[in-house]
Amino acid sequence: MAILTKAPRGTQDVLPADSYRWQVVEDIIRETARLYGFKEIRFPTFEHTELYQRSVGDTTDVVQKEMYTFLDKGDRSITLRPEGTAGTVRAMIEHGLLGGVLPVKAYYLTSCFRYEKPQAGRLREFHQFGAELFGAASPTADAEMIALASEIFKMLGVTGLRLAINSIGCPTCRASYHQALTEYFSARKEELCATCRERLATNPMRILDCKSPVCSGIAAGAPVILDFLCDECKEHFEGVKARLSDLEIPYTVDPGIVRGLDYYTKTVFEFISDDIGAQGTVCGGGRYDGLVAELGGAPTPALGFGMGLERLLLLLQAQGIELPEPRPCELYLVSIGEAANRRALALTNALRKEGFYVDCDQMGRSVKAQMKYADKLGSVYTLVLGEDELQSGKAQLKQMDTGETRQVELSAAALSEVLYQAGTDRLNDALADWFPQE
RNA sequence: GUGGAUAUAGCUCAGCUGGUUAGAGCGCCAGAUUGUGGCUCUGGAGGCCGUGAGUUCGAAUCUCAUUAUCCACCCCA
Repeated sequence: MAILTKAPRGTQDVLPADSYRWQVVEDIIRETARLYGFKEIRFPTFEHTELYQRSVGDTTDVVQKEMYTFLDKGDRSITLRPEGTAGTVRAMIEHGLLGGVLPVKAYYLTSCFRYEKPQAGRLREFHQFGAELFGAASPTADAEMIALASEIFKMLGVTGLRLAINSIGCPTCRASYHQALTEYFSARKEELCATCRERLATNPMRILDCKSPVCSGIAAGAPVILDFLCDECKEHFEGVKARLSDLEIPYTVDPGIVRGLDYYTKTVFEFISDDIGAQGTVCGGGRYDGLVAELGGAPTPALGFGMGLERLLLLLQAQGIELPEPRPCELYLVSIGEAANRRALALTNALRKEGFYVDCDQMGRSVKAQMKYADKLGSVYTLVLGEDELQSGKAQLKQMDTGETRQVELSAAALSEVLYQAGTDRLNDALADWFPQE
């Protein structure tokens, strides 16, 4: 297919017939975030490259090989956001929000860009819901973030997710852990794979993530970070676990959860699914107490998570979760001839102003074809407008599911009354489904 | 960046070991007595067989390259 009519690799179109699925998910996310006290923040699609180098980390894969970086016409190095935390933190500092009322809770629903090889659940442009909380050092904040993610999954009806948590400590305790790890792996250096031998010098914690059988075998016996936590970090982690139990959120402690972004400290967590292929992490995040200071702000404890919307949608589909479709057309006005078509358009317009989804013919089609089209729209009612109706001022209103017709007066007021009544009837039906016991 | 599979109509796919004008189902459009949808029937539109080379009298079919898609590694959401 010609390049002109082919979307770039790793991108996806959301077509009109499917966009409601995104909208429903986004609505649920926004409403849940609101209940947890989060307000939306919007920040630029691109930032100075240095921001991501400093926050995400120079040595990470994301920065080293996955960023969309380019020079703009003013010779500035610009990068399309690979994630949302950096931009959020930058905005917090730039606008002095962290010097005001704390905590600050912010969320975003945005696109992110990473130059990766696409596969199931992994795209070059993907969308994230992210939530960030600034100013709170207590484990209550950690538990609240996890609860927010957990609640969204619950609201959507998603099941079978595993919540894995870990603590990777603060700089103090991580230093002693690094030393222990280095000693452990150095002793068996010759057995490690080539990349892991390099990791030994740069970031030995990454070896724990290696999937090669040999390395993971060796890693299985490696020292565990949890054993090296300082008193403060240990206490914090215990506090998080206790609060998760209070909230009845099941979790497993997984020392293998390390996260590939450099800014994390203390608590890290992932929600993982087995239903959507190899890229099973639907949500991942953690605490980043050092990041605000690293970027030049006053030292501020903070934490957050990102949730992959494509993966979430994939998960909903895999689990057969039906999302409510948008309400169909209420009334389709079929018309015969120009005079009737003009009257139909005027009536359509008047009824739309009353808040009803009404449509009429714009294709100059036959009555039969117009009826077929109304059927495809799922229109609740149709009404045929011809010379007879124009003269008599009365018409037959057809209810499409039963095929019944009844005579109505041909006026916006009369039709509006009918549609209003039908609408409230259907609303009551829907509520009856929702609360079957009443 | 590495590996495996695949590439034929808007969608899902046939097309056997190379042989004339490339097929089905679904979808789309139009008809089946004058102004009424769903079911059925009939007809129609729509494909440079991903792209470029090569082998051959002849290629959707065989070979090579290239691009894309899907999946896995890696990494992450």
